[in-house]
Order: sequence, then C-alpha cells, then structure tokens
Amino acid sequence: MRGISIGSAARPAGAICAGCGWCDWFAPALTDTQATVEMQCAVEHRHAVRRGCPLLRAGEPLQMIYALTRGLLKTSLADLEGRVQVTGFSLPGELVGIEAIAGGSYPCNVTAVEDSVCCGIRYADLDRLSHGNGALQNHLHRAMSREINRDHELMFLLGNMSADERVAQFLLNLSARYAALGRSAACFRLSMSRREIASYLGLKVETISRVMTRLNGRRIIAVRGKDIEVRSFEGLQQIVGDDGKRDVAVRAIVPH
Amino acid sequence: MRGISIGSAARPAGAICAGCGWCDWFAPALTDTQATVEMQCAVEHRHAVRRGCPLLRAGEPLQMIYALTRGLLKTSLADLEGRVQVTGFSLPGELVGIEAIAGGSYPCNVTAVEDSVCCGIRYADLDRLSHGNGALQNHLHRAMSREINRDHELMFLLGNMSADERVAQFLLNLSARYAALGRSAACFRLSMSRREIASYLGLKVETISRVMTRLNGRRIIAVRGKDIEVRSFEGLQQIVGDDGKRDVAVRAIVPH
DNA sequence: CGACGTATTGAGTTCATTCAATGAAAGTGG
DNA sequence: CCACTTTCATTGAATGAACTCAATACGTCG
Repeated sequence: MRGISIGSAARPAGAICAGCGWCDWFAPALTDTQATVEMQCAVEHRHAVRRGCPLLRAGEPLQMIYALTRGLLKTSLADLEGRVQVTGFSLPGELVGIEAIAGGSYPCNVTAVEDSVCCGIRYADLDRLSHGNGALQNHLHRAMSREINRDHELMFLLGNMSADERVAQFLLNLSARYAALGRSAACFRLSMSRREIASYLGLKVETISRVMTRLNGRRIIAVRGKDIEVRSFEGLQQIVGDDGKRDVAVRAIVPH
Repeated sequence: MRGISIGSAARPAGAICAGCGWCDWFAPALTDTQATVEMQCAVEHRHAVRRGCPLLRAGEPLQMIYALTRGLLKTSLADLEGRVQVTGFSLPGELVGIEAIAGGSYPCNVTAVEDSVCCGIRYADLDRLSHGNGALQNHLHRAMSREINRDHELMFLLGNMSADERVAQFLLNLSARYAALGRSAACFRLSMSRREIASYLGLKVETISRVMTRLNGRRIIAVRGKDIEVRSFEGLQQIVGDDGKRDVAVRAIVPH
C-alpha cells in the first residue's frame, strides 16, 4: 500500500532514472565517477505514490530516506484529537525522512499531494557511503541544516505574522522554489487543498479563502481555483512587512 | 565581546573541563580512547558568556559549533521591524550553531539567558574528526535530526494550541528536560524573561502573565516571580489536550 | 535610595475563528 | 454518460481569544 515500484524488473538496479531526485541531489557533491555509480546503484528508483497515499507513516521504523523526483509531498504531524500541523511541502529534488534519524522511526506522516515519484535509499547504505566520502557527508549535513532553517522560518511566520502576511509569504516562497526548478515564478498550481495550506500556515480554511479573495480583489494575484498567477510580487513583498527579508543585521542588546 | 576564555593558559588544551557540554555529548558515541582524546583536544573549553551577551550573531561566518556546559541560551530570529521569534532554549549538553552548516554563516542570534559556559569546536575540526569516525558522524546526524523534531513540535504548538495549552506544554517540556539532567522536575527557575517566553510561544507578555496567574489560581503551579513549582503534572497534561502526547497512531486516509 | 526594566492586572478592541449556508468540483456507481 | 454523493471552496454573520493600551506593582542594579 506504499506505492508501486515501476519498471524495477525492466530497469537494471542503479540505472539513472530521468530527473531522479537522489541523483540530482548528490550530483553537486560527487565529482568522482566511482562514488556516483555506487550511489546510483544504492538508490531504489521510481517509487510511485498516488495522490493522497502515504509515503511514510509516523511510527514506522526508519528504512529509507527518499528524494522526491516528481510531484508534491506534504509532511505532517497529528495529535490524538485529530489536530494536524503540516510542517512542510516538498518539491522535486528535496529529501524526506531525514527527521527520522534521531529516533530510528519516522516521526511524521509524509503523503503525496499530487501523484508523485520518489527515489529512495536505505538509510544504512546512505550512512555507509557517506562514511567514506567527505563531500557526500557534508552535503547531507547541509541538507539537514537547511531543513532546520526552513523550520525556523516557519516558526517565525507562525509566531509573528498576520493571516495576510502568512499567505503572502507562502506564495512568495512557493514561487521562488518553483522558479529555482526552472518553472514559472508567476503562474503555478496550488495542488494542495486549502485545508492543507491552512494547516501549514496555522490558520483555518475560511481564513485562507478570505485572504485569497482579498489579494485577488487587490489585483496582487489572480486566483482561479487551484491555479494562481502572481500579478505583483512587490505587492506580496509589501504585505510581508515592507521588505519581507529576514534581518541578518545585528540588533543584539549587550547590557552590563 | 563574545565572552572570556577562563583558565585557557593554566589548563592544557584538551584537558577535560568539569561537566563539559561537548565531552558529555560525544562520550556515548566514542568507546575508543584515541578518538576521545582527539575530540577533547579539539574542543576549546570553558568559554564564558555573561547574561544578555551574544554567543553567536546572525550573519557572522560559521566558525565554531558550541555545546552548552552550564547556564541557559536562547536562539532567536529577528526581522527588520524588530519582531523576534525565539526558536529554542538550550540547556546544558545541547548543541548550538548546527543550523549554520547549510549557509556557512549563523542564521540566528544565540544569547545567554543566564551567565553561561560553552565549549566550542571548530566546525572544520568536527567535520574532519567525524569523517574518520562513523559513530561520531552518526551521533551528529542524530543531533541534527532531533533538532528538526523539536522544531516540528514547536510548529505544532504555534499552529494549533491555545495560550493555556502552549504554556502548559512549555512547562512540561522544561520540566522533563531538567529532570533528564538530574534536576528537580517540579521546582525550577524560569530564568528567561516573560517576554522571551512569549516570543518562544508566539504570544504576548501579558498573555503569559495571565495564563501563569490562572494556573497559579487553579493550584496547578505555584509561581513566585521566576520560580515555578509544578503542583499537578496531571493538571498540566490535561490542559495540553487530555493527554498531550503526539499521536504516533496512523490515521492516514488512503483513497482510491 | 531612586530609576529603569520587568511583571501583573484591568478595560476595551480586533482579527481570526466558529457556525452556517451555498456553490463548485470531483469521485462513485448504476 | 449521467445522477448521486461527497468533498472542497467560498461567503456572511456573530463570537471570542488574544491583543493593544494604560496604569500599577515589583525587583534589580547602579
């Protein structure tokens, strides 16, 4: 029920799959052909996950770390009362499951928001291969650290921003990530439901709707259902606090 | 102005400092005496940071990763308008600075909440030493992964919980961490200001005060300024949604 | 002691929520 | 393929939890 491996018989183990999330991920770290081939062979390619289906379930033992090859995933945390926090949406090229390393089991549910394709590697293999390869190890450290930074940014949003700011920030963030993948920064599809966006942003569905229609009315975005066109990036940036960038400048108070 | 190294002249490099955050941190990973000594030598011990003083400033290049040996630190993110999100409080034995690995510079400010002692290791050294040592590398991975999990829990709190729940959860969390350090789970000192607690929990100072007095009135806690006594753990747990534990049970919806 | 930052408490406001109703879209099965 | 059901999205009205503003008490430090 985890999804179906496509073409694993037809395709020899280690063959490069088109736009493979893992291959793209470790490519910048590995100049060595030998190491590249080893990694490619360790990856189980093209694991399909249908929309709405789980890739990882909270509580299950850590086996694989996945890289998203195609589609869209959400990572979420639930409590017994049914309250849910979506902690992130993953785009192609991003890793999922690394947060399981600490406890040995996945702490979050990871679910496909669109029909998706993931490539996985056994954590044991990743571990083993990175032991012998400093560049790879470093690359992994950086990925985990980046995840922490992303989480901190979401905390900031959840702790400090108004509904309008949250939605604007969300759209800018998605836009930038799509642009980095070579897609349009202005036009994209919010394939996740409003409820999922709401959960991610710490708001309710109705609030998302209201903000969206407000932004639409102000001609900052054009909404047609799940399709979004950003008509004014400045407009969005203005909403996120007149500049929106995190302050790297030092404002530390040094008493005594 | 980063603090003062104490006794670095009197103490030979690598000597074990009492309750050293780093030594305690890597001890469980290293059975090998040789590796242990190497690590101990690489650590710059007993870096004192006075209350209110920064240990790390956002924007500065990554040099050291610190482990807290004594005291209390806060990690925070600020924007240009002066809004601040405290992303975490660090207790002895915990690492700070690992989130800097991704970008090569510290993304957060880390400040001493109490007079503190930190032990640091150059990231380059940590990196080098962990290359040759799988156990150490793994230990580091786990620490980073744990940080991601902590962040996810705070996101859940910020996105889903009422003011009362947030404060109750905060007290339970601190209590458990103090207990794990061998201190009292029931009586402890909230040495951070109400403002800092508020920032951490995504609330305002006044709200913290109100919730505290409310809990005090219900005999769930006893508050005298910064000193807290938990009088009813069940009371706190009940507030955090009748059980407070994250749901590991599967509630995934599998359509089709 | 006096002064400044911190904490508490009260009164009034606001923004996001809840509740409710309708419309749109998507999946199901005859 | 169409009717049926279900889920999702939008909109409106009323509520409420946390906020802002303001005033007072507490504590810490020079």
